[in-house]
Amino acid sequence: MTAAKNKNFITDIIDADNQNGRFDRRVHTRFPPEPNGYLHIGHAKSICLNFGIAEQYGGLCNLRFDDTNPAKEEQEYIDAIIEDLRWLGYQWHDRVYFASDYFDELYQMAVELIQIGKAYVDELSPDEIRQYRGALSEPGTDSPYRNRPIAENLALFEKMRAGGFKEGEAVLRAKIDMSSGNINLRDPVMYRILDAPHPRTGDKWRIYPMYDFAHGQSDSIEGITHSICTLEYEDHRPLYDWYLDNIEIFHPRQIEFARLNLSHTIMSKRKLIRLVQEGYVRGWDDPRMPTIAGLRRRGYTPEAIREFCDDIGVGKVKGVVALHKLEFHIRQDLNRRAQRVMAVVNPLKVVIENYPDDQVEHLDAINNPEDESAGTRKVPFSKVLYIEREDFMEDPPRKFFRLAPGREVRLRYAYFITCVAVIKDDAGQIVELRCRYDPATRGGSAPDGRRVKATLHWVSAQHALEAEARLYENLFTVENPEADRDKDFTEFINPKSLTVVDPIYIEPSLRSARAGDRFQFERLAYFVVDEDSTPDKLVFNRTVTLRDQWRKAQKRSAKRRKSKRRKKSAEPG
RNA sequence: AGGGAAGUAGCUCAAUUGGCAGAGCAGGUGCCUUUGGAGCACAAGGUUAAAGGUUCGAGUCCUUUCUUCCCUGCCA
Repeated sequence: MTAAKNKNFITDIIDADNQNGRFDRRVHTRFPPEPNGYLHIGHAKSICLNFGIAEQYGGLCNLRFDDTNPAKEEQEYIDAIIEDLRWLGYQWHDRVYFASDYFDELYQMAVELIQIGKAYVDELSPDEIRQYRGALSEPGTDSPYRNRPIAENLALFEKMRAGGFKEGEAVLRAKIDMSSGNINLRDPVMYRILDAPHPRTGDKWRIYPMYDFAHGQSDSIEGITHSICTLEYEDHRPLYDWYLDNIEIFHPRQIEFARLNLSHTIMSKRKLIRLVQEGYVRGWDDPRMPTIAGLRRRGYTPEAIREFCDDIGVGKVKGVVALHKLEFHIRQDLNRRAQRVMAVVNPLKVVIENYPDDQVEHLDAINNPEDESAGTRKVPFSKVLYIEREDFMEDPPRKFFRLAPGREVRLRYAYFITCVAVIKDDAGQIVELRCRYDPATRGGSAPDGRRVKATLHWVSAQHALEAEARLYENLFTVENPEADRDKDFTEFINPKSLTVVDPIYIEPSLRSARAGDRFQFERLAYFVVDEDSTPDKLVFNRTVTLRDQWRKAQKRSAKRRKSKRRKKSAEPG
């Protein structure tokens, strides 16, 4: 539901292609995940791009699993990827394909290249192949097997297919140029032998095409016009083109863009899988993970993710997007749609001394000030309440407007109260506040027009439900956990990335909440009901905190104090 | 000269293809507020990596230089 049409260097290229009729004004893209892990927010950028462009031009976008390496790929990932794509809101109808669908055709294409003398079976060992490849600034040398007769190559390739070689004993290579400055063109491997059962083709094949040999031809078979991939494939484009030109089939255009990097997290599938396998997180859908499944469980909405992808745009500059940006979009989305509710995470008992002991009032509360149609609900009020411990200070600094001894504040939707006494335990800990309320302020405003500077959220102690809250912070403490070459990224995992608070106290209207329901706990944060919830006890994941000017101001003044001190100590004398 | 690519505000991107360098986010200052949320207003932020050239006019075209990133898997 993205309103404005996105314009970027890729749409410029497509516009030009449409103008000169290169693809008969057709636009057909594809999203080609390898099923070797879960989709993450970086994939979301590619998904939004590919599906978005197809939508924008009235074209199509295929889903194609790039399943050419059975050693790493699993059905579990295929299922998870489909679920995540659906959840993001994209459709491909019946156009879900697998590179493995084309193994027969690919094999034929390879045979064709052998027949025109452009491919050969090499029996060098993997190690030897590496040595023969040369170095970045030095040409490689031809394999001794490079100039075998066509008939021999044909027979050997058939022998590879039939299982006459073991893994590593032979590969099929394209005969291009061992002295090319582009290493991808130094006789790249087209087929290798893999003794792993394939999730889809079972044990039909013992040889599998390499990415480069499979991808362009798969694009071609599907009639893809614009094959959009990430920057690291720029060097592969000449090879992409070479295969298509030499096999002489329909030739899509490969376009490369900069993948997403997000601060305070990692995007490498190899590293994400380590977080899961080594138990740093609870699974691929742990709410701290940058995976789509993790973000979903964290309470993110598909809309927010799509808005985020639109916002960051697409270019060829490698950069790092601040995590703040993602948070901005989920706040913006949830602000519009999340139901407001009151919950106390860190309780402080408040007794309203002049409130009748057994009285209960059901007060009207607005469900969403941003959306009148969300209506109102009733919230019970009684003599004994919980407020947030942080909302009281015995000796408040300037600009702390909340409750303090002798000060009057408003309880949201309820009454003005004034703190008359502070009760402490033997250790000096504040355990209870005694307050008095003004009955004339019912609903939250004073008939005499007097004002208070703060409004507090609260729950009635006898009516409150207990729940568990999982408070999340950044998974990593540093902007780029991969930057330090001497340290493993796991050393930068934030020890406070998950804090469990149990119990928290929530208003009784939440009794009917179900897994996936999103709420704003007023003045605190957005939360979503986790699937770990039971009928007896709800579990909430904190999606993102509300912006907090007070905390920001505190941080700012702390910083100022620090720099002032530094300045002072730097002065001589 | 190994090949490829990128440099515009703190960050992510624009700039009608040669015509007054803009937006969102972040940061700043106010206003408003029954969420210190949301909202509103204002200000600030730039030698367009650098130098030279073409031109009435250059972020855009040409030349040179600098910086950063990617590439030596039988991974994708």
